[in-house]
Amino acid sequence: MEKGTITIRGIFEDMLTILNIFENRDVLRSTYTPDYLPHRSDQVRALATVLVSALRGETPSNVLIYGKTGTGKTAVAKHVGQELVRTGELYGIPCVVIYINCEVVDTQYRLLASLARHFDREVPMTGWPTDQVYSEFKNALDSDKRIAIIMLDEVDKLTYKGDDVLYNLTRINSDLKKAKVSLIGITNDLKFTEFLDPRVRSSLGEEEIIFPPYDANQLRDILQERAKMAFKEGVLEETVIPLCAAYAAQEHGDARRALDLLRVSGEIAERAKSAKVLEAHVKHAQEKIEIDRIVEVVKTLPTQSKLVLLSAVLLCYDGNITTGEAYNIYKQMCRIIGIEVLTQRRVTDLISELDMMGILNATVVSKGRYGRTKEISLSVPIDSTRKVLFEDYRLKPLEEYRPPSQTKLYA
DNA sequence: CTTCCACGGGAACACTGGGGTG
DNA sequence: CACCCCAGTGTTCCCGTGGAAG
Repeated sequence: MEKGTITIRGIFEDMLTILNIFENRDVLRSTYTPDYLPHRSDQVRALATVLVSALRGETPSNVLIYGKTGTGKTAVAKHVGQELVRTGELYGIPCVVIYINCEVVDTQYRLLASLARHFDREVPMTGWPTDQVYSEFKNALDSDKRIAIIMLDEVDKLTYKGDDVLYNLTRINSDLKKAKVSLIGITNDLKFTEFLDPRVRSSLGEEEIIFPPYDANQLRDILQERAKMAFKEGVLEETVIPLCAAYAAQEHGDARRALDLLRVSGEIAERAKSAKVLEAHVKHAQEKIEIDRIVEVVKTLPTQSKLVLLSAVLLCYDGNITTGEAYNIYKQMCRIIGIEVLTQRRVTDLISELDMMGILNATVVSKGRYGRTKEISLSVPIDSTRKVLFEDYRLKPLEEYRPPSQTKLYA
């Protein structure tokens, strides 16, 4: 098509005739839970072995599940949970499985509130004292004889501020007359227990199940399995799946990543009106996913963090950045656009947060006589980051701003 | 050995959005 | 209605500390 000209007539027909290479793309999304989990039978069996005591009327041990992201922890836990409830109904043994993602429900109050709500108790979003919510939940739970399995996904997100809830939950059984509770903690932080109250640690970790990362071959099996459902017959070039598997295996064997990669590759192929998904599309997809991730993260940053990041971006042209320099630039920019200036203490925290998100790298170095500082370097493409930052209307006025050129102390 | 700068832990505070009670 | 209580979040304030250049 000629540049700049577009025929409106027939545009939809044109689009509809694009070869649809997907059969059902939803099976490649992370929200989809498959019925069959390849290479996880050991973990399924281990978990089932612990939980089976529920069906014998005993309280199962608490379980702690470890494994990096995308190793199937959540899928296995949910599956075994469903199966337990189903079998329980069959035998007339009431089992309840409550799944809670602690990344969303990340405070004591909210956790207890959602537990209570699970038993149809009305608990306001905020306002009550925590122990009131606790007893509300306890009473609701104890109103019948049953075994409740509470699955706490990403428990590590919960614990960094007060593990009181965990402590209370591990001891709740002594307060209960009819019901019994057992906990399943799921975490991708292998060092998670180190920060835990020792009493909680021993109780929560009665049983431990480890999910090792998938290797490239296993990822290939998983992809093959899903690709059968997701794509039309024969639209994948043979090397596509092995390539996706290989890329994802590099990223600590993340199956979610592998599936995303395959899906995006397909979407790119589709848009390119290709009849087949080719190797080149996968490479394309790999880049796109990374860029999208960064853009998304940067875009949703709070203004203050954006400003801190911007000062790093502006400074990074001349090599190493120290906190002091960055903070000066940051201060000036705050004044220009008229927003409140935060203290340096706070800004170092923001920098650490950015570091944790993988947007920049900050390492503490001691410069001897010249004190101690954090050396910052960007770990994302500079120009695209800049562009994304300036999309924020509050930062717009700074587009023309140039930091005063630093006269180098060391020349 | 001193000296320097910022790191980073912890307490304290302000503020928000909600509750219950008189 | 006014008033005080509560959890949660973001921030400031205070301060002890690391560690190599000088």
